[in-house]
Order: sequence, then structure tokens, then C-alpha cells
Amino acid sequence: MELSPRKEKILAAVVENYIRTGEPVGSKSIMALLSVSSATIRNEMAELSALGLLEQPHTSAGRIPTNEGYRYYVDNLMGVRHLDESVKHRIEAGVSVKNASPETILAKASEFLADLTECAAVSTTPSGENATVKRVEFVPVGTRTGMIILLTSTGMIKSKVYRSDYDLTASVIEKFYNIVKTTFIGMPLDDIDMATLQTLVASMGSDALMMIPFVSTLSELAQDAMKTMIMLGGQSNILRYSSDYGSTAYELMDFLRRGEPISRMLSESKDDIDVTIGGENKFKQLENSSVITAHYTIDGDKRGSIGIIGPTRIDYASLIPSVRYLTDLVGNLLTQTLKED
Amino acid sequence: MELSPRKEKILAAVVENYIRTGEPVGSKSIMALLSVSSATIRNEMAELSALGLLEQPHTSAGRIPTNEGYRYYVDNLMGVRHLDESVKHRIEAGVSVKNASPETILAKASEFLADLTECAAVSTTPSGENATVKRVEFVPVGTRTGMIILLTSTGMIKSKVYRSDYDLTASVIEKFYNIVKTTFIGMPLDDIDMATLQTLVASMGSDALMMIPFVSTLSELAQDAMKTMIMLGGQSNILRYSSDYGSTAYELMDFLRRGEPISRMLSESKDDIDVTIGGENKFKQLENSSVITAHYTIDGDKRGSIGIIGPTRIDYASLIPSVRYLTDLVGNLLTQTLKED
DNA sequence: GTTAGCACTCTTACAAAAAGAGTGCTAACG
DNA sequence: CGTTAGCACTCTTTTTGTAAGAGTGCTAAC
Repeated sequence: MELSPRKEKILAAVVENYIRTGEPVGSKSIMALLSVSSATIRNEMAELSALGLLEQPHTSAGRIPTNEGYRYYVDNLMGVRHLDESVKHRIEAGVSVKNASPETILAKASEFLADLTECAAVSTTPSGENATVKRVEFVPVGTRTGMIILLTSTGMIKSKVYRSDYDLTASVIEKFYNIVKTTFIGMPLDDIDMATLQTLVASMGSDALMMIPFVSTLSELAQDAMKTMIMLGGQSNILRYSSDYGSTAYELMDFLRRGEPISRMLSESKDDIDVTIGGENKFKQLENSSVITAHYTIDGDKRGSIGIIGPTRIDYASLIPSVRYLTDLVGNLLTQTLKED
Repeated sequence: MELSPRKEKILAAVVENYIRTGEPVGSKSIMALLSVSSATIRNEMAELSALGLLEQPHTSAGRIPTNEGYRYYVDNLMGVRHLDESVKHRIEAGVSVKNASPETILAKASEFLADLTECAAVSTTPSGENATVKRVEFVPVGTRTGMIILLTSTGMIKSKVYRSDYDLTASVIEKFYNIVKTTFIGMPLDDIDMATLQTLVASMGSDALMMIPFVSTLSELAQDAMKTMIMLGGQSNILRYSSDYGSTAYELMDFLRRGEPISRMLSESKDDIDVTIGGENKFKQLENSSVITAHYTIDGDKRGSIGIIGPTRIDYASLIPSVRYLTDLVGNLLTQTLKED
């Protein structure tokens, strides 16, 4: 679809006014911008309505953008606004977390992004899909308690407390290390499934009983390291602006709480930065929401996403660069954190 | 304050009807319970109003309980209802988490309790106030990376990844273990403060530069182990029943998000189980909310709390036993989890 | 002490009217 | 032919008024 310059100006004015005020935009209110009469603008608006870019809540109201209207605005009209230095500084301060795990970094980032944008924010922890087992350590911390530490090829470190029903003698631990060495080191995380474990256990003979809890804990760790977690922040912002979400505010919040579907949605997005407007996505809980997500990269690989969920009349022009900038920073921070030796 | 049996019956009826329906309760609707006329009930109600236990939204409406009315009901009238076996089973199923850290157990418990009660739920992780350092391990996982593990006398295990600017040679690690052995083992966690660290570093001479990051990471771990975290669940229930909270729903949610004040409030409560009704607590964000909390004990010591936050017209009679039962279960589970050899 | 009866108050629902906003259309203009 | 002024029209919002309903407080009788 190609619009005349004037139509584009009018569409942009309607979108921006509506985002700012939340009220339908009438023809008079944008006369000043175009230096033509309101009647002319009305004619143009009528055509924009026919094209499906604007709509009227009722016959005698001003226009508001349709999802397609927002889409055209985002794709073609929105000025690629540069971030204010002050905003940059705020973001930099917000994500500078010292000495923390990726989970903590991303949780903080979500909280901060939510505060910054007054939206709900999500992030996913780095996926461990293609990682392999690099190293496993067992540290006894009591006669029957110890800690298993798993280090992956991607630099993730996961640990879990291990409690045994038997005393953890040196020989038991040695056996465990043997199994680790011969079987697990170098193994892709997603190969550590039930079938593998079963054949492994079968091959252990009399040691099986004692080793089963070890290997199953190890497999839980591998699952942990593979699974991406969802970090959610700023749910209170949904309540705060609940009128912008129509009646679906509770459904939206419940949807975010479930985590799994939003995670799937984030992982499906392909572009560097992704804007989903209203019903464009397949989830009806998001029909009044827009989602802005960006991928972060670790050592150049896409590994997770950070994004915000807001009402469709969100300030795309200024929030898209913010999300992008923050995401880049977090990517750098994670790269640094996971950098191995 | 002492009420006549009939007044008590009327008060209880008003409270229970109002909790059930959310509508002001008129004199006619409780005639059946008392077998006296509505006029008599009106007289009694007028006196209950004079005593400050009931109030009217407006002159020609039924009565609703004041906070004091709820208080009298909770303290004197509420039947100590026994939990349904089916509810007990649900709770048991809900908190049976296998092989998880205290944090995970409590996070799950909060989520579950929120689902069960349709309120927001909070829990605090076990306090480490009186704990001492029992053991410290350092596990190298790379030439410049390792993991420091802290085990406290209360059975908590905390670990943190440690990244150094120098290679972690055997002699460096040995020096670290020496410092741990001579200084930290047995030390109360809350003694590990800036002053202690400073005198320690001063005594280290030429090793100081290399050891500072170690001891400061260790001190962060100690802080972690002491600090109680807030696990929050079911915020969506606030939005779901936001009308019950009046206009303060957003304030409430934001208040819960902050965490710190609610944590203080939980730690201040003294009784085994604690019910705070409306403005009884000093936080104006809670003026339309009631809070039911119970302490859990680990090996008999009070170590943290679990609770729910709901509207003042919450079903005290059935939710108080639920909170208590779940809290006891979680206490047992934590005792088991933290039991040391 | 209890109760029936009744006037009174206040909310809620509904309807009708008035005000306001903004449109769509038509006809005139450059 | 694009642009514009003018105006009738539509729909929402606000206001006003009325009626119905709920529940009370009070009084007088039992």
C-alpha cells in the first residue's frame, strides 16, 4: 500500500495524537499541521478509513488508528528517533549489575525496563539448546549432602544441592566422576533424556541403585540449563493502565503469568526487533496489546529476547529504540558474564 | 467489649452474608436466623452501629461490617472450622515439591496458595539471622572461573560464580582456604560486615590485592544467606477482584511489588497466626485489605512467614485454617530439606 | 422487650431533553 | 479538479426529572 504524502502526514498525526491523548482525533485538531481546511482533512480521513487504516468508534467521533494503521505508521512513518543521551544514561545505569548470574541480570533488566516504559516487561534467559556438557563437579558439603555443579559449553553454570540416603564415601564419588567422564562430558544437553539415562543405568550393574539419584539430578541440571526461564516484571503497570487494555486486562495478566505461551511467542520472532500490534499475533489475550521485542546476542548468537507488552496505543517511536538499546547492553553484559577464561 | 448472644448472632450473620454476597445486609435477610421481627433486628443493628461494629454506606442501605466488626468476628465469633479432607489433600499435593531449594519451595507455595485462595500470596525465605559459617568450598570450573559455596549452620547452601582477573593457581586457592579456615568458619553471618573485612584485608599484606575479590564475594554470599527474600504470587488475583479493593488496587499491587515493606510487616507479627484487618496496619496501601499470615518453623524455630493478602471481606473462617495448614506443611518440608546429616 | 406500621431517605433505573463534537455531503470557488 | 464553507445529521455525553425499590428510624401499641 502506497499513500500520498498528505495522507501519510494525516495518518501520522492521528496516530501520534491518539497515542498522546487516548481520545479519538478529529479533523479540526490537525488543521494546524497541514494548513488545509478541516473539510479537506475529512475527505482524506474518509479515504484512510476506506483503506482500513483508521476507524471511528461511532459515526460522530474522531478517528483512531486500526491495527493496520499502527502497522503502516510503524513501518513507514515513524521517525527513527535517536535516543536522548539522558535516556541512554538511565538505561546504562539500570542494567549495570555487577557480578550476577544471567538470571539475575535478566530479572533486573525486566524490572527496570518495566519501570522505564511503564509497561509489563519480559525477558527469556539464554537458551542452552546447542550446548554440551563441559564439566561436572561434585562438592561434598556434609556426609550425605553435596552440590553438583554443571558447566556447559556456553558458559552457563548450574548447580543443585544433592541429598543422598547413603553416606557419600570417596569411592561413591569416584564412581560418579567415572560415569561423568565416560558418558556425560561432551554430551549435548538435549541428549540427556530418559532413554539415555535408562541405557546408562542398565549398564551400571550393581552400582545402579546408588548412582541413579546422581544421574537423575544431573539430568535435572541439564534440563535447567536448557530450559529458558521467563522473567516477568511490571505487572502492576497493567493494572495501572488497565483501562487501555479494555476488559482483557485480567486475561492479559493471567496470560503473562502462565509464561509458556509468551515464551513461545518470543522465540518465534525472527527479526532483530519485532513489533506485534494487537490481533496480529494469534493469542486473543493480546488483542488489545502490542508487543515490542528484541533479541539479545551472546558472542554474536541470538540466545534470548527482551520485550515489553503494552496497550496498542503505545509510544512506538520512543520505546522501540529504548528496547533495542537496552537489549544490546544486556547482550554485551551477558557475553561478558559468560565469557570463559 | 462484650455483646449479648443475640447481638453476636446478628453480627456474625451480617459478616458472613456480606462476605458471601458483597452486598450490604438488610434486617429482613437475617430474620430467618433469629426468629424475631426485622424491627427488632434493626434496633440491635442500630446499637451495633453505635458501637462501631457495623456501618451503613448510606442512610437507606443495609449494614456492612467495620474493621472493628470483622475483628470482633474473627476473635470471638468465627467457628474454628476444620479443614475439609479434600482441601487438605489439595494443599498436600500443592506443596509436595521434590528435591528443591528453599527458595523454590516457597515460590511454589506462594503460587499455589494464591491459586487456592484467589488472593495474592507472599512468603519469606528463611531468615539466616543467627546462622554462622559452617563451611566454605571453592570449586574451580575454569582457569579464571570458579564457584564459591557457603554452607551455614542452619543448613542453607548458597553459591556464587566467581570470576577473577588472574589465573586461579593452586597456591591462590590454598591461600583462600587458609583465610576461610582461620577467619570465617564459625563466624556469625551478620558479623561479616565492612569493618571486619577491612581489618582482615589489612592483615593480609601483599596478598591483599588477590584476596579482596574472594572475601568480598564471600561476604556477598553471607549477605544473600542472611537476607530473606520475598516470594510473591497471584498478583493477577488483585486485578481480577480489583473492585473489592476500591481505588487502591494499583497502590496495593505496587506496594507488594516493592517487597521491602511487606517483608517488614510479616517479620513484625508475633502470633502463631496473624490476621490484620484493613487499616489496622500502618500502611495506607492496605487500607482495604486484610492480611492473614502464619509463621513456619524449621526444627521448631520461627524462621519465616507465609501469608495472603485479600480484600477485607475475605472468607476468614475457611482461609485462616488453610493458611495455617499449608504453612505447617511447608515448615516440615523445609525442616526436612535443611536437615543436615 | 417486641412488633407492626409508616414516613423518610437515599440509590438506582429509566426516559427525555439539551449540549457538544465531528462527520458526510453539497454546492460554490479558484 | 482539488479545495473549501456551510449545514444537516448522527451519535455521545450530560443533565434533569420521575418512578420504583430497598431499608431504615421512629412511634405507638402489644
